[in-house]
Amino acid sequence: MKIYQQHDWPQTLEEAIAIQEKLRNQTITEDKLPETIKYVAGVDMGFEADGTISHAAVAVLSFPDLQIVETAVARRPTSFPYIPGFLSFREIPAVLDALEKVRILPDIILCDGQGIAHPRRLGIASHLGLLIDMPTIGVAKSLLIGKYDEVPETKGSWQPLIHQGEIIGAVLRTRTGVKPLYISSGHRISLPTAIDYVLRCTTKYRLPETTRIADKLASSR
DNA sequence: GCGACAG
DNA sequence: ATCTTGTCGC
Repeated sequence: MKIYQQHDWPQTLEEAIAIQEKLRNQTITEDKLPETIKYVAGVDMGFEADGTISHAAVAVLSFPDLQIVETAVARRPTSFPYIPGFLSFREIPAVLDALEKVRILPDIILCDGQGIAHPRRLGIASHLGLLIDMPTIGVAKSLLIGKYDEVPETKGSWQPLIHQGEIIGAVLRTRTGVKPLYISSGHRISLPTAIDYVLRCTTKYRLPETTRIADKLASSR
């Protein structure tokens, strides 16, 4: 997979903020996807040795039948600490390593974490999407920023996620009676379309199959 | 200044 | 993220 943009990885928070501020206006939150979606991918991370070693895993599934067609993993020293709001600097380097190994190019990538539902509108899904110029969706298991009204218990219902008067994402119930997920546009996809694909990638569990499979790959060494 | 805080 | 078994509830 080709990397369209690359920048130096920051050593300080000030540098990281500068990168986020520079990229925040480049994300596209409109649908700019292939005509037909044939493959979807999930990306997830795992760590070992006190977090000093990062594992990134990519699972490419056929769509809409969700069968595994390719997987890839990468392992490298962790080079940035976990700081809320700066997750991408910690995780993207290993993710790019794993993506470089993939031969079957997915049409959409579902990322673990936020897309534009971020203080500077550049969560990991948006940041990754920009670097590789591919459609990405942010699928987070917990809230980073924003407020929302209670979401009905049934699968498929959702409420807008609001921050500073803007709709930055959706709080989506992917399974009846289970905690919702926080969905946002990453890059080259609209919120309604993102919600649609997350639901179409979800079968009987809370998490989409893409991230469930990438999750297993990343945590099993 | 006081909390909140993706993985 | 990760350390970790059984247990409560539909």
